[in-house]
Amino acid sequence: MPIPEISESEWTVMEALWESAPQTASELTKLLRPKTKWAENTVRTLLTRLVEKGALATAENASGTRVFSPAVARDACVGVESESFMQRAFRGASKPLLVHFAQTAQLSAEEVRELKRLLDQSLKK
Amino acid sequence: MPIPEISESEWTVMEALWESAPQTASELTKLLRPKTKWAENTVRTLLTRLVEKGALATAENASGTRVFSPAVARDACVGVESESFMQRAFRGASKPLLVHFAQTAQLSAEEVRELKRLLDQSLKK
DNA sequence: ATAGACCCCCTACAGATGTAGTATTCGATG
DNA sequence: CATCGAATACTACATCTGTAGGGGGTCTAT
Repeated sequence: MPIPEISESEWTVMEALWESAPQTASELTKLLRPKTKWAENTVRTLLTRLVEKGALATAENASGTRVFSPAVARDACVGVESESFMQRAFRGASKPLLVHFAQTAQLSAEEVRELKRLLDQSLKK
Repeated sequence: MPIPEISESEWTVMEALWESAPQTASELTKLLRPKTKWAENTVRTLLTRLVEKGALATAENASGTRVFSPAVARDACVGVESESFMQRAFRGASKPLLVHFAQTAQLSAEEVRELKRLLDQSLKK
């Protein structure tokens, strides 16, 4: 039930599955090959760990091969990561975090307008 | 020269030293005790690792005891963490990240004003 | 000098992570 | 049937992290 912690390499695999699921281990390996150069067994190990963590679910496709799909939403994982990151680097305070990224980001006028609108909305609630 | 990666527990130690430096190992242990309950040797191990990583510098105080001080600025470490976090959770895109935190944060009217001002400034550059 | 208090160095050890290799099984093929 | 290739499972191993323990110096007050 709790959203699991997902490591760097595991994120790479999850991203691929959030993009498109279900997929088999070898499909994934091929898909990730350009980015990662991982051996198929590496991908399989990551998949196994992710299943153990409850981040992925498995099933069988028509040909009896195991396929993997996300068992947790990307948003939920992002939420967990964000929380822990904010704790770590900004002592849990969202304002300094926003200040940091607001200053670092290269935003277009359009994006700035949108963000300002969001900020206003966040107040009304 | 490159800013090192700093783990969770190590951050705790760094925070204490960014707050106030230099400090000896036992001073730090006492200071962190309420938060962490770590044994002094635990703190020492973390200190040693941080020195190896180049995150801390050492010197001796008047009584010949080793003291530790940050060798890297907090801002720089925050920058590194932020970058890697943004990669991971937001595929490197700062706008979605800002959207996420703008929506999640509980901000006061005051803070919203300030952020909006910062956003405007970020444009001018 | 002896017992405490500190300080420092080295060692330990389990769990997580990154990255595979090996062995086995099962169905398709010659 | 013997084999080859795909899929699966089990094992490996170095590094990093979290969290110490042990043992040996040094200074200091009995």
